[in-house]
Amino acid sequence: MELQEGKDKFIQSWGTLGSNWGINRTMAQVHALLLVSLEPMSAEDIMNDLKISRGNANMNVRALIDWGLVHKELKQGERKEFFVAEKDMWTMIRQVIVHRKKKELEPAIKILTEIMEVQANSPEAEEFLKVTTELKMFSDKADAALEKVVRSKPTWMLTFMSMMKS
Amino acid sequence: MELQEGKDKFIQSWGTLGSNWGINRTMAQVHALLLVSLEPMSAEDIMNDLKISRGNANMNVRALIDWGLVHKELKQGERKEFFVAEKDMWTMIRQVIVHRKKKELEPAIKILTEIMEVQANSPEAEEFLKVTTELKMFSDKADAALEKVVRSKPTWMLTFMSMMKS
DNA sequence: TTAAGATTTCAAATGTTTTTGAAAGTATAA
DNA sequence: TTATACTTTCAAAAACATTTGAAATCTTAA
Repeated sequence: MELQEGKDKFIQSWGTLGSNWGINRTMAQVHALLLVSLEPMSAEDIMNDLKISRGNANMNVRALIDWGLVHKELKQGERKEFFVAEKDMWTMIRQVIVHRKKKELEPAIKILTEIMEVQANSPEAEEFLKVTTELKMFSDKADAALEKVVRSKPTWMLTFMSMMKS
Repeated sequence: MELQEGKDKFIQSWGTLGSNWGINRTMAQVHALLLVSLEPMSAEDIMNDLKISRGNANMNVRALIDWGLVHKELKQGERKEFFVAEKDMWTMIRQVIVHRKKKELEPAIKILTEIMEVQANSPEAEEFLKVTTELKMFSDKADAALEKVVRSKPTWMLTFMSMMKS
């Protein structure tokens, strides 16, 4: 496979995968583009490569910066801003986990905590509390596990996997 | 908090959370409704409770059955079908993991495998391969870890957590 | 069979999210 | 300061996803 073909495929596919990940298609494509680019890219470059509008490019680059997946970079004597993707995969994956945890897990835990205020004064209420309590327990465990993963060093993942083998 | 208030809050919130989870709002609400219902419910019941159309109810119940989160149940002498949610939380969570893994992780691994065919015949190609190889490695590890979780017994989660503490 | 009860389908309507591009805003060089 | 290069905003348009409800289909009892 040619390099250019591989890059294009990566960018396109990452966009499609992005939507399955609850991430805007274009945001994922911009990310992929920056990931495989050796040089920092300007908004202009991104617009041209992906054939998207200025507003769209700007929006998604800012979202990526917000996620901590992309950084601004200034070039000597150049007035425009250039963008670079975080290339360390462990850092990148960690940022994604933090964001998804915040968006998907934490609000669920908050709601479950609230509704567990229901009084267990009937068999029906007990059944309801059983469901919510169990859900809460699993959510808390998942939250703690992800927190641990996020706080860990890059090499920890390997240690972790050998533990899982048992 | 009153039981009914708690139930309503659960159903509404589960719907909202569902969208953050890439799950259709109504599908999540139907699931929540069945989770907190003591009795099996008919399509009619679901329509009335959630104030949704017949077609919508039917579609989402079928999607839930497809995910393995809901089962059909027949009642003696009744012609209509009734539906019941899987109440065992471990089984439920396992089904969700299986589905999301299939939708989010496996396609990514497939694409990464394909584009790693690129020949490492230039510094640029090498950089590209470095990114994709690392991504693939992490994806494989995540896949293996989830597979392990899914195959494990309910109690395993607890063992798992104590391992994580270290 | 047939009729009634129940489920499924699907085209059109509605609702939501993303994208565009022109206008407004900002920063820098001269 | 002023002109210019660049970035950001945002309302309208386009694309995409969900919901409706009536018609088609399936199923069962008689």
